[in-house]
Amino acid sequence: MIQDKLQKHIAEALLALYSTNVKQENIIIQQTRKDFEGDYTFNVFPYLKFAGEKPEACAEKIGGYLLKNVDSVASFNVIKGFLNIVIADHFWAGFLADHVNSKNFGNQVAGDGKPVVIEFSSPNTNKPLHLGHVRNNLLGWSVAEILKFAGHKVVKVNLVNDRGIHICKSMLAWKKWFEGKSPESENIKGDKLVGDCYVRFDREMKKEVESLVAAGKSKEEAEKQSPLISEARQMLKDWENGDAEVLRLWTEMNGWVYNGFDKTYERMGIDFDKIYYESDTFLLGKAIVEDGLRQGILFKKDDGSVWADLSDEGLDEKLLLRADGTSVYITQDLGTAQLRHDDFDPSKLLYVVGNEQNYHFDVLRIILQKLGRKWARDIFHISYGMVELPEGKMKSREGTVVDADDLMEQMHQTAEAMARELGKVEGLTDAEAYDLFEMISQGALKFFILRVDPKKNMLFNPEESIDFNGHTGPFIQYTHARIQSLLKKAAEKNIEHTEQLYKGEMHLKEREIIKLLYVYQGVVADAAESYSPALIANYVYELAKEYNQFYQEVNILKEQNIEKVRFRLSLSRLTANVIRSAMHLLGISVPDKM
RNA sequence: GGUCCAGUAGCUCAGUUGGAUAGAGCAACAGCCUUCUAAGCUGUCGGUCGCAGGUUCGAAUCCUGCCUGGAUCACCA
Repeated sequence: MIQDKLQKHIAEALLALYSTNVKQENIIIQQTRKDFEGDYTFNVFPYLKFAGEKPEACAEKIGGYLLKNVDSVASFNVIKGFLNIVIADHFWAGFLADHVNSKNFGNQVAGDGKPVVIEFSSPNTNKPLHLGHVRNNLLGWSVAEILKFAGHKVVKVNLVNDRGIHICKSMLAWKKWFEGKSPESENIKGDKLVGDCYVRFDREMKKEVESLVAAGKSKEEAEKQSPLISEARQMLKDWENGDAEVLRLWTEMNGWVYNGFDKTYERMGIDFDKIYYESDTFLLGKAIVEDGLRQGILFKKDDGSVWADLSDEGLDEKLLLRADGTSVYITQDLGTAQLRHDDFDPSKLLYVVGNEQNYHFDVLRIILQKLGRKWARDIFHISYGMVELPEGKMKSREGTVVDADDLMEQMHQTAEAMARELGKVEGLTDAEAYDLFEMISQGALKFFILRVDPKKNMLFNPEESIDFNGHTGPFIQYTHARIQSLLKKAAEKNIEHTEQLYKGEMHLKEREIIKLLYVYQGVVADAAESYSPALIANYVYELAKEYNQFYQEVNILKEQNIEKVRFRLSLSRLTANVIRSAMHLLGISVPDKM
């Protein structure tokens, strides 16, 4: 990279001019602000004590040194202590020429060959996917793609929470109020039907509790004594004891849910390499805990329950096994982490899970470390914020959730209405038109979600539907379509892009665009390191915006100088490639026409 | 109460390891289609970067205190 080169020579300059030894990597090079002339800026303020000179003089000297010794430096200017360095046009033109035809520009090889295992989605089988899950799924998918692009092997896993009291509630409700009904008979998605059962259970239970409270019980008592809850608990016991009838219903209802989830995943473009089921793994952690107990790392209380003492780490004591010997959530996670380690020998274990579980993952890592699992340090929790509605957090029980399928369908319809109004469907078959609406609505949704910093909470207002203009996915898709159309037109006129080095003068915007293309690889690397698709999203938006401004300002094909036209076609082509590549990392496809 | 995270334009969000005059989009207003796609472009309007101190050549960014919002501290998952 050119920045490294500048760092190296500035370090040399400091040594030559002021006998000051500064490590190359400590030299700070920043992008020059747009309002000043130059590409990169070096700030001399930190070095003035060594130089013993005024900032301007010091910057002038270093600038002079660079101009003499680095051939890609064309000129420089000094404003106060800021040394603005202008990189020669031929450097940027050379970069462009080198990469116009490279496939997968920016792809890297990294890592030690061991896979990165990333868990995401991990739904419960008692309700359909909502907007919160959408954020999880898109994040997980995108981070996986970014890691692949950055050169890692990646295994995407999903741990389905398919057992427990919640699914028993749905099953019980089905038996009581939905008997005989199926997704086919009701003509709805299976996950929706099961979700309806769950909601019904909750409603009926509330009624019971209310009448118990009216009869003079406290709310806590009422909730514990509700006959419905007791029945559900009994059902869970029956499930654990392998009751054939309960297992049959459980299998059937989960099957409905999986069919429904599959459709949602497919529409979102999400898939997994391996699916774990909690019903297979929920007993796994017990052996690890019992082993820790034997080694004296864990301890047993008088009632027989098993605990980890985390007070050394500033945390509390944590329960690992109940007095009756059954396991809790964290026990299972201990087990699944071990399983994943045994299955894949990963270099990293990533978990895409909401930030309400930050504490849980701290505890998980610490306990595994206490138990002597060295690989516990490779566990990383990709923590993301909630999607909030204007009135606050989404609550399934209060019906304030934004259903994933409904949202996607609604956006599809908006995209269709808009496209028709703009006359974008001319000459398209129905199937092509459908695909276009789908691409655009998915692009809008995905970009909307992925462009915000994962760790922050974000707001979704259902009243104001997600935009298709401005800082959006469709804007970037549109830019790509524009370029494709331009390239096609050029080909019709027999004008091709070129790998030849362009020697003519460059437009200011052209330099800006090439500079953006130049840093693409670095952006992906940063995104891979911080697990943040938002970096990619905001980068590709900036690129598209810059290109659009250029496009509007300059008529590329009408230009008289044919070399300049070729150069601009190269620029357009590489821009389109990078847009396509970056959008792919976000799980967004780009149409050639829209 | 303890711990963690967040607070930037009316709204939704960017803001690189501390750097120059804090940026986009939406909304509002005014322009631009006989020219490669107007889902676009140009311009106007919009800021006490939660508040108060501190660190330094320089702070939205780092430190301390406070305010506000959220999460969490379950024998729920």
